[in-house]
Amino acid sequence: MSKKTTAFKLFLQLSSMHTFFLKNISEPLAEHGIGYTEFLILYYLKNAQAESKRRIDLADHLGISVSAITKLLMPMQKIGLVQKEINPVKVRTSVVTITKAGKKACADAAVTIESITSELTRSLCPEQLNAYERLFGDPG
Amino acid sequence: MSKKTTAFKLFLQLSSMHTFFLKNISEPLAEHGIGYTEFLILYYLKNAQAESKRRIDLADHLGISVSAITKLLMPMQKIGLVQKEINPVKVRTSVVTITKAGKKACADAAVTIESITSELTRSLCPEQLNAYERLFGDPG
DNA sequence: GACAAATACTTGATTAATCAACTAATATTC
DNA sequence: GAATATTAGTTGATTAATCAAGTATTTGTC
Repeated sequence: MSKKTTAFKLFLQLSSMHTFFLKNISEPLAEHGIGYTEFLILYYLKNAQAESKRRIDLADHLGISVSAITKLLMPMQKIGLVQKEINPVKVRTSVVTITKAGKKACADAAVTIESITSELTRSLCPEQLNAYERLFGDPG
Repeated sequence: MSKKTTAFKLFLQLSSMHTFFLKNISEPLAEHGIGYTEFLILYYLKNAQAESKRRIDLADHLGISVSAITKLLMPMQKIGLVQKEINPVKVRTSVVTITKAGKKACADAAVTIESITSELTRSLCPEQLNAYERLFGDPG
């Protein structure tokens, strides 16, 4: 006889947990010189196929606007984390690639995030931890 | 033999789900004339004890800054969703209360959010749905 | 009970996002 | 193959948040 928990209340919890985690991640991440969204860009670029590295693909994947991508990439390019590669055949679509420095920054940030999230995750009870794994972990 | 899923990857999934849900909620909510954070304020005020309705309490509870609260409340007060109650004894702490119109807006918005989140939740497989419930649902 | 410290809040400047409008390149259609 | 439509990306104005600094009230201490 399970209590009726509304999807709405579930989402409130999800939202609250997300806010809390993000709050804890932001400051340490800033010490690497990047924000969370910038990290997501680097992380995506590191693994993405060449043909999925247009600004529109980044926007799509991250769920933010193309103009946000444009604006985020400008300083990232300036400090050498990413490069704009102009394709001479399709001039319109300028593909973004991650630089060596970008990969380094991404890897370092990932270590930081892993350490913080795993710390925070530890506060979940075993039952919740298991559920967390099942909900978001790789299937199989 | 479970695969080692890093806390970091779990969080990426959580984050991505949150972004996706929020994106879907925002537009319909805007039709009620409020944003998600404003909804959270109303929802909190509706249930909060009188002594926990200071700006600092809202900020604390929602995980956003006090100045954000100040700035959010101004238009909300102007359109009559909330009221600033000045306590003649403790002048500094101006308590915020929700108005009748605010309660109505909150209830309407909650219906909208429930309908959208429950729709989105439906796309989870039964296994995930169960995990979602366990992770975020009311215990017991 | 005056002075110092802490607390609650506001304001101004900045940042990260949005959307709308625009430019430029590519594809389609007649 | 010129005109039109679609697509990719940028720019400018606005919004929602942040932080730092300031104000005003309350509390503590001597």
